[in-house]
Amino acid sequence: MTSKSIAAELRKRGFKLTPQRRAIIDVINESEEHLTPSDIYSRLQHKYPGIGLVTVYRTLELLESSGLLCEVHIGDTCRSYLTRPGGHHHHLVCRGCGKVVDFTDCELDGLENRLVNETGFEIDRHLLEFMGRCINCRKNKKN
Amino acid sequence: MTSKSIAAELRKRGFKLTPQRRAIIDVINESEEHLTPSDIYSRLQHKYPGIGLVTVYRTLELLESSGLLCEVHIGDTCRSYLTRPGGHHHHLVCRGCGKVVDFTDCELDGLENRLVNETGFEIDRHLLEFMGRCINCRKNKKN
DNA sequence: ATCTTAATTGAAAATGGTTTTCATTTATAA
DNA sequence: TTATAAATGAAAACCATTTTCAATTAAGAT
Repeated sequence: MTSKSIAAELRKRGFKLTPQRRAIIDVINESEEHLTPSDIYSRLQHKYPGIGLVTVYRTLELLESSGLLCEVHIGDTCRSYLTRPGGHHHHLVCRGCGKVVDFTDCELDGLENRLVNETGFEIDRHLLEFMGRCINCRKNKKN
Repeated sequence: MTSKSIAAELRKRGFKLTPQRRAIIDVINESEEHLTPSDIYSRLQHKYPGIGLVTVYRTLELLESSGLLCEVHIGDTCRSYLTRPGGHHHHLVCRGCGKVVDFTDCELDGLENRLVNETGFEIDRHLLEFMGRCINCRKNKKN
């Protein structure tokens, strides 16, 4: 999903498209890593000095509740975001550099059906993430 | 895992077994739900009035770093704990009452191997949770 | 192009969860 | 029973997040 299409989506939902929001979307979208609010804030310092951290929080909430962002859970924090490729997908996260690779086919239907039968639960959501070290971090031995 | 075996495990690691720690372990262990630090604190009020919230935090950290607790991620907060049945397992969480059912066979080896081959990542961990509504909450229609 | 208005922003203050500090107490082993 | 390091509780500190509010601005109407 491009910055432009995210911006367009926001507008379609009746929100204003401010330069601050553009800048925030760009920063998140340009990163291969998942970013916390303060990561985003510090990366904004040259693109939009003077922007308020509050605005970052507000924009993240807006994007998240519109389904335009997704969270990464594995790792230290639980408040770390990515722009979303759209549709159902999962993450493979590098513990070295934070890079995130998406994958779409989670092959969990069989397991989900079994759990539904065995437990009587009605299942509506799942969370699946893999964590490890990406090829670069393995080569470099650092991180 | 019983409260006793958790306590024994702590002691084996050289930690003191205080009545506060016993009480905290009991509270977590007796619950079918995942509990936040303040959930635990309030449930302790009759079992151990006067206990400090700080002690709850410290004990949680101790138990977690000893691998005697595990976290639940799906839901509102990311700081919600359960005592652990031991060994690799996953959670099925009810969004109504918070009840957690464990399951062990996650059948993710095939997917993991494929991801390793496709991405060059080395994978060492995964997070898998299902969320839905348990049989009771479905019947009661409330929650 | 200008005006109008509701949405948005930024600064400061408030909030709330978590951690640190430190003096006191206590579990455990000698 | 005693000695000692570990653990506790209260208060303060900390830090991320949210709220408040006055000033600014995007976007549609004129």
